[in-house]
Parts: sequence; C-alpha cells; structure tokens
Amino acid sequence: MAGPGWTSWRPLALARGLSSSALAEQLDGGQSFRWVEHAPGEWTGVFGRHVARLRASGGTVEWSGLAGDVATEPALLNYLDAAGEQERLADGLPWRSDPVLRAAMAVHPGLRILRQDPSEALLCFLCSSNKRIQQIRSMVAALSRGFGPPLGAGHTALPSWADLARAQEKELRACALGYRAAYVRGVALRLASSPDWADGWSRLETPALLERLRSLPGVGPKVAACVALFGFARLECFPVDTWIVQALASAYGLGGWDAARMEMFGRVHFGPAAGLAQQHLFAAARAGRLPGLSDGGARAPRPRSRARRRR
DNA sequence: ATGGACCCTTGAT
DNA sequence: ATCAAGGGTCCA
Repeated sequence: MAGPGWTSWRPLALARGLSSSALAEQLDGGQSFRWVEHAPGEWTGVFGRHVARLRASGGTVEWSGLAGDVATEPALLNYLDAAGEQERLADGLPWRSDPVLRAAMAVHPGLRILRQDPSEALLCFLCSSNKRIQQIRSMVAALSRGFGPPLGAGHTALPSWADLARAQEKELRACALGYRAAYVRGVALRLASSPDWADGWSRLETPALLERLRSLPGVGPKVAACVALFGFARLECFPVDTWIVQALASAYGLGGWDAARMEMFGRVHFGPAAGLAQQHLFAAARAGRLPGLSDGGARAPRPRSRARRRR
C-alpha cells in the first residue's frame, strides 16, 4: 500500500528557540535511539505510536507527520517540552558559579531532556549496556521491525512487552542483542501482563521508582537512572556512564571516585535538574569540549578503588 | 564489596 | 587477524 504520505512542513510552537545542533543532540545524543538523519539537518523518527520528521532553522523547529495521524503534533509538543517546563530548571542550575557547567551548556544552548514513553526508554536502555549509540539504534530498529506494529510509511513502533514476551530468546538474539536478549525477555515476562505498569510506577517517589526499576533484570543503577530521567521525566536523576565518569574525573577533579559516589555528587551539586546538567556534560564531553578531555584521547584513568563510601 | 564474564560489533593496530 | 572497548549488569 502506498501509505498516507507526509504532511507539509509546519512550524512547531516551542516556547524556546532550538538550534539545529541542539535539535540533533536531543534526537541523536544518547537520549533516544529512534531518530535517523535522512537528509542533512532533517530527522525522521518514531516516538510512541507516532512518526515524524523534524528540522530546525533560524531557531524554529519545523515538523511533518503522517497524513492520517492528527495526534502527532500534540505528541510532539509534549515530547519536546514545548511548554518550556525545563526552562526554569535550566536557569536554576549552578552555571553562574560553575564554569565547567557553563562551558558545557554553551555547547548546545537550549538542549533539553526528551519526554519519552516509559516503555520506550526502558527497552532502549536495556539494550544500551556496553554498546555505542549507533549499535543501540540498530538493535531497537531490528526489534521494531521484527516484533513491533507497523505505523505506515515503512515505520514500525517499538514492540510492546506482550509482543516481546511471545518472542524466544533466540529470536531476540537474532536482533544482535547478545546477552541483553535475556534482559529483554525477562522484563517482557514481568511486564507483559500489566500493560499499564508505568501509570502506577509514575506515582512513586523517585527513590522508590528507581528501586522498582532496579528490580527488573538487566536494570542496574545507570539504566534505572536513564529510564527515570528520560521515561518518567525525573529531572533530578543523574545517570553516571563512562563519559560522565571521565568528565567528572577530569573537569571536576573526581578521579578515583566510583560511580555511586559520582551520582551522589551530581545530585547534590547540580540539584533538581541534575539530569539536565548531566546531558549537557555528556554532550560536551562527547564533543571534546570539556576542560581536561580534549588533551588527547578519551581514556579514563584507571579508577582506584581506595575511595570509601560514607553515609 | 571488588573482579570478571558476559554477546556482539566496530575501529584501531 | 587480533585487540580493545563500547551511555553496564550480574554473580562469585
């Protein structure tokens, strides 16, 4: 079937300007793994049950969607935080007193946290361990093609947990998931019978939510923080990955700290929008634009394990 | 509480 | 061809 085709490009009513580079960083900077740059500066992606195209020019974001889906625009507005709920949080970050953060935020001004579907964040970050962004994107694309419902124009939504529970681990491994196949299947078996799992979990306080997430197979502290941040809009969460470890070690003098201590540092130092600070630091570090990271190779010093936890 | 193994892909020697 | 490492987690 020919499919409904794309609507014409129209401006999206964002409360803030967004540069092309900040848009690219939001869509392809490790928050979501569902967007592809189909032409220079133009992105095609699937979020929830919607397909959209996005581009930015002169600070304005324009969008196009599948012609039968009138819900795409409101979904996009939510996804991109059009109302600007993160503006006040961003301004409240300690950039005035923290030159490292200030420099990081200057790399992609306007960069914000996407408001993703909880299941989408959970599935994608289950796949993320020991993988690069490009590889994660191909894994979730394979899962969608293999097990997800078609949306039109050749795109498919991510499979539901019930969809995934019907798949054998062998079939999941065929999507290049490796040992993550057992994680995905394990979570699918746990959640398949409660399609509205996220509604209940979203009412939990963040510490309880993190604990609940970590009870799922394959979800440790880092993935739990990512799911809470990107899937449940818990902006205070501070995922600590290898990039953040390096950034905090080199730019904040925290060499030798373990991830748990760094997470504590991040939440205390950056406050209620620590996750937003994390995303700026992550992006700046990957761009080689953090002090101490540009001087030859992104290689972390061997973590020393002398640092003791205290409480 | 620290050390490895884990599946698989990619990029660097 | 081999090696190392990748937005970690699990189990000794």
